[in-house]
Amino acid sequence: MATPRKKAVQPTIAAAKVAIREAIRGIPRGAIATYGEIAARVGLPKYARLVARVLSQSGADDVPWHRVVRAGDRIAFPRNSDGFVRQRARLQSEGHTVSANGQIVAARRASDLDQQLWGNYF
DNA sequence: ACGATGACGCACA
DNA sequence: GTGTGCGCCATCG
Repeated sequence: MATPRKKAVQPTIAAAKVAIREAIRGIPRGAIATYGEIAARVGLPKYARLVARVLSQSGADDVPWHRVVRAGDRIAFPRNSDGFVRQRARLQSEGHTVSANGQIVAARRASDLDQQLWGNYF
């Protein structure tokens, strides 16, 4: 064969990053998703940290980063950080109720919305 | 190669 | 509810 030497499984992680970005981009306005949910969504349940890394690497307007929160529907940033304030403001502008500590009240999660759409819910 | 780090998650005290 | 420990994975010094 022309290429007896195979390349390593490098595309795996690269493809995962793309899939993660697409998943985040798929979060509708007014809804949120956790890091773990996004990871599970792309078939990598244990890659929550990779989701965080992708976000930090992606451009600000590349993906709706503010719709990605930590497990328990709370903002991942420290309270006094600039990111915290900005994310809280954006979430509130999208109709969410965010406590001062970053806890999102009665969050409309993308996963729930998805389940609600696909499941017969009349 | 190795230890430290990070926009994480979960169990437990 | 808070603090600590461990697992998990890619990246960095």
